[in-house]
Amino acid sequence: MELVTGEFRNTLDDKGRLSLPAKLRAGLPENVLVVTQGMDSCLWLFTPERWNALSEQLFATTSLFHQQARIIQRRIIAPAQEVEIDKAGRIAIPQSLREYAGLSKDCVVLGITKRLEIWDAEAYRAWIDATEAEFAAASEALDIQNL
Amino acid sequence: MELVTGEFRNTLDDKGRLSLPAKLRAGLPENVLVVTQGMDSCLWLFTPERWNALSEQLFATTSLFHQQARIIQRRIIAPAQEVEIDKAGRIAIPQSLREYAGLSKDCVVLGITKRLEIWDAEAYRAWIDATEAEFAAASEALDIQNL
DNA sequence: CTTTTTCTCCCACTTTTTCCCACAATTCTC
DNA sequence: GAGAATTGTGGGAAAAAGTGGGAGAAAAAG
Repeated sequence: MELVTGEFRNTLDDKGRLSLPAKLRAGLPENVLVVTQGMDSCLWLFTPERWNALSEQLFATTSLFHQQARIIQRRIIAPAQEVEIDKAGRIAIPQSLREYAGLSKDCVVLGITKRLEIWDAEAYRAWIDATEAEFAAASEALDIQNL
Repeated sequence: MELVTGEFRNTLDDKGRLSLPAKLRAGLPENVLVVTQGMDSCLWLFTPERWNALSEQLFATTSLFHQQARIIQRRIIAPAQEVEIDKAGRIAIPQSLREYAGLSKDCVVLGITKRLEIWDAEAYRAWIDATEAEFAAASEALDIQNL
């Protein structure tokens, strides 16, 4: 039921298909996912159930006549598409999302318990490097006890 | 037939016709839509049912003796036209609306669950760029827990 | 009333997507 | 360690989607 974790490197083929690592697939309740634009030029993948919960929350607090609402709607909700996991364990990533994330051949797939992320491998490495200092600061600010 | 989202690039032909992406068409209850001027120089498309609900709400909460009401009525309600989806999945976009949205050959079609939007591709890119900072602020302000 | 333009309906071509199978590499099992 | 199953990757063929254009009907213009 819960999505699993792990960092994997897989390759996007010429037809825009990407294998989801078997270890991550094992944690999925069904063979359908919703993929959309995430933050930091990566793609987010949710189970349909989780996506519905998220998009309803986003709509519940917004009106099409408010600028901020339209920004959220167009950047988060509009790009979302359902994708089916084929018999070989792959998903076909829609072209607009491939472009957004700048996916070339080498991709990184992350399992983050409640969602998956897909990155261009090079972009991921760059992002990790770029946020090195911020990571140090953010972790200092955490207040996690008993661990 | 709940999820009608996705971002697609299609081309407007010389006759003013634009294909609606099959993935979006699949979520429509009938082959008629109402198209009108939206915000930010795009076109909004609703199902007739949803359009009726919207225009009724607009009338119910406004008076023709108030300047603001007349603005809304003339900008949103007046330009609205019904369009039919032809056998090839296209709609003919009325010329006045094409001009309003500045549509040239390359268009972007957005599915946003409760409505569709049609943009000139270049204008859409420009709008996304222009609202970059606002998006960052708006998303930081979102309070979505547990996801 | 005739001519020209616009709009519709239909057909045809090209590209993209989908479905299926195959193969190599790795992992698992006994 | 050898055989069997699983995983990741590639590709071919069929179907679907997107695009362009022609012929006739309707509308507008002269």
